[in-house]
Amino acid sequence: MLQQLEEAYGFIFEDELLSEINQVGNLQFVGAGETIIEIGDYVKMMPLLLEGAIKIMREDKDGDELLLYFLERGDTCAMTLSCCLGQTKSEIRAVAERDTKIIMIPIEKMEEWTSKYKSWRNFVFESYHTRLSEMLDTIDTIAFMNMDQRLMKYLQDKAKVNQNETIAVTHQQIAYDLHTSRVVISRLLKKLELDGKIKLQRNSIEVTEL
Amino acid sequence: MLQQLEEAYGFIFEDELLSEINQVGNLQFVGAGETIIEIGDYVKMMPLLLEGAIKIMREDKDGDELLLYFLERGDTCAMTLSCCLGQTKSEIRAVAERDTKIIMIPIEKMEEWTSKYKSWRNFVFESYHTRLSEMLDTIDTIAFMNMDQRLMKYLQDKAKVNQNETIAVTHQQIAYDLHTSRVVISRLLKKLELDGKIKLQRNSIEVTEL
DNA sequence: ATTCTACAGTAACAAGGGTTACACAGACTC
DNA sequence: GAGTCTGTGTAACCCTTGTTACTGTAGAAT
Repeated sequence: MLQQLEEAYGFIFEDELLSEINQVGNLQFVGAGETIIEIGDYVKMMPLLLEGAIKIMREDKDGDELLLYFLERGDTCAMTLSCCLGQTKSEIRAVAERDTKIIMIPIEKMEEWTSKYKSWRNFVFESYHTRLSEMLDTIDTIAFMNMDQRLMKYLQDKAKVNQNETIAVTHQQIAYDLHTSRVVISRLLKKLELDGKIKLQRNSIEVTEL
Repeated sequence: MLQQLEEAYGFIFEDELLSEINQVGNLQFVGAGETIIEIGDYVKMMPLLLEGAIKIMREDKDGDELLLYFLERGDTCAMTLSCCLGQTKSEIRAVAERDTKIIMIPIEKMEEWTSKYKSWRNFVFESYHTRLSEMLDTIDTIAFMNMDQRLMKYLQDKAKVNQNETIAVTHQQIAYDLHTSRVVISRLLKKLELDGKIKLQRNSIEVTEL
C-alpha cells in the first residue's frame, strides 16, 4: 500500500504524513459499478483515490440523475471532505467507474492533520479548488452546450478515465448520465457515427476522435 | 468598522483575529452595479462581505453569461479564496448587486492566519462547503428546472438579497442572467403575471408570491 | 411639441430535444 | 428451434425554447 500511496501522493505529502496515512488508513477495493457513497449517507471517512476512477452523480427529488464529474488517482472527494467537516449528509452519489483502490481516513485524523501538517492543509485547499473548477466546467457544459456536444465530451471523458477508446456502455446508461432519454442518445450517436467520430457496436462505443 | 465586522463575523472569529482583520483589512465601498472582480483578473485580496450583496457571474468564450449565485453578509467569495491560494486567474465575475461594504484582506495574511487561528481555518472550510452547496443548487436549477421555474426562483432570490419585493430590473437584464433571450423572458413574465405571482411595471417587477 | 431611445408586448416561425410507438437483432434459456 | 429479454434504429408527433420582426409606449432630450 505504501508504494501506491507514494505514487499518488508522494510529491505532495511529507514522509511523516505518508506513514501516518499508512497506519490509520483503511485500504478498500471497490468493484466497477459498486456504490461507494449514497445520497443522504452520513460520511465518517474520507477517501483518497489510489487507483481506478469514481463517478460523482447528482440526483433530484424526482430521481432525475446527472453526472457531475469523474475522480482519478490522487483525487479526493471534496464533497465528502466538506461533509466530514460539516457533519452533514452527502449531497451526491459516488460510484466506482472501474475497479478502484482507495484509502479511507477517519475524520478525527483530518482535524488533527489540518493543524499539524502544512502539506495536508494545502492538499485540502487544492482539492477544494480543483472541485470548484470541475463544477464550473460542469455548469458550462450544461448551460452553454447542446446535447450533441455534451455527448461527445461525455464519450471523450469516459474514454479517458477508462484509459480505453472503446467504452462499454448502453445508450440507456448514457441517457441517465446526461439526464435525457434513450431515443435522443441513439439519434445523436448515429449522427456522430455518420460524422466519423465514433463507431457503434452493441453494448460498446469506440471513440475514434479523441 | 469593528462594529460591523463583529456583527458579521463576531460569532465565528476570536477577538484577536477580529482585531487583526481590523488592522490589516482595507475597507471598501462599492456602488450597485460596479464590477469588483473581472474574469481573468489576478486576485491579490480576499473580500469579506460586511453589508450589501454581490452577484457572481460565469461567462464563456462567446460572451454568454450566466448568474451563478449571490453572496450576502458574512460570506466570502470561495472562488476568490481559491484563486488567492492557487495564484490563478479568476474564473468568475463579481458585481455589486446593491451598495456594498467589504473588507479586503491581503493574501499573505491568509496563509498566516490559516496556521494561527483555528476559527479562520473553520471559516475557510465552511466557506468552501457553502460555495460547493450553492454550486450544486445552481446545477440543479439549470439541469432539472424549466425556464419558467428558473425565472420564478430568480425573482424570489433577487427580491431576497435586495430585501425588497419590488425588483428594479429590465427583461433584457434577466435574459442575460439566465442566459436566454429577452422575448422568452417577456413571454414567461406575462404568464407569471396572469397567474398572479408577480406584477409587472416598466423597469421593475413586484414579486407577490415569495 | 417633436424626436429619440430604451423597454415591453406579441405573432409567426424554426429548432432542439422529449415522448410514444413499433420493428428488429443479438444473446440467452428451455 | 421457439420463446424471451435486452439493446438499438427510426418515424411521427409535441412541447419548450430561441429567432425574427413589427408595434406601441414611457420617458428623456431637443
